Amino acid sequence: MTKTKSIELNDPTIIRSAAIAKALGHPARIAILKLLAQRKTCFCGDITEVLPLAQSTVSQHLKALKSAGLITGEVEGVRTCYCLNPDGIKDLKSLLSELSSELIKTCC
Amino acid sequence: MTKTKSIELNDPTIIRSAAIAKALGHPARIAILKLLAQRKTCFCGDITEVLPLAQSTVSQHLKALKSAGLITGEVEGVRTCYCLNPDGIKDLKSLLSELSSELIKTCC
DNA sequence: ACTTTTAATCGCAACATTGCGATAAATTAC
DNA sequence: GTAATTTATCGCAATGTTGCGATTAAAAGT
Repeated sequence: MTKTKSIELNDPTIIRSAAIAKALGHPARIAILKLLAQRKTCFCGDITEVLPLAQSTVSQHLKALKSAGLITGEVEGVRTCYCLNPDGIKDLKSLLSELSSELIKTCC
Repeated sequence: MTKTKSIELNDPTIIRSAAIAKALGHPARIAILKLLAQRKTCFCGDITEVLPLAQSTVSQHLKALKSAGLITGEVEGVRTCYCLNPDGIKDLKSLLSELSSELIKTCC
């Protein structure tokens, strides 16, 4: 007898979808994902070399992508090897394509 | 001879994808889109009635979705009628599904 | 005319994001 | 051991986001 509104914003599916979308919500992070798709594997320095951003900034974007579960980062000696995380990318595909079909069904 | 980094972050496709993803990057906005898909059409008040958020907050989320091109809002007398915007939803589907296929191809 | 209804906007507070340079931590090379 | 390399983290500034209540603006009902 406390709830009056009927839509919950804590639905795990919606939360996860929003988190993934948020991680995609910056051009640099999309560019990083595409780069990882091309090269399969990248050190942080490889990415910094290629993006017009400072190393610390790239490192932050990598951290965001990692905590959204979209990439993995394994320490290899001095460096860290970043890869796409298949599980996360599957979530991205399934959740967002499910959402967009749900939306497109009624509006088009 | 000013550019040294090879990846541009001003690629319009990447920018548009990021903008769409950013608009999806909050649970309330995803919930609003789903609600519009269900009901085809909503006034701001319908949405406020159903979400655990104040009217002003809902209005702000609607503004964000509208400026990302995902919904339209037509004034009808005192009220505003919100709908999914087919063009925007098509962008959402094509850009994000294109991105996720591109990513999933190499990682899975 | 006045009140009610609806939605947008303002003002505010709290917090998050983006970006950078500088620094720290850890491994590798000498 | 010392120096060089690589990445993460810190500190900082600027800006953006999220949320609310209060107010404004505009239309509709009385």
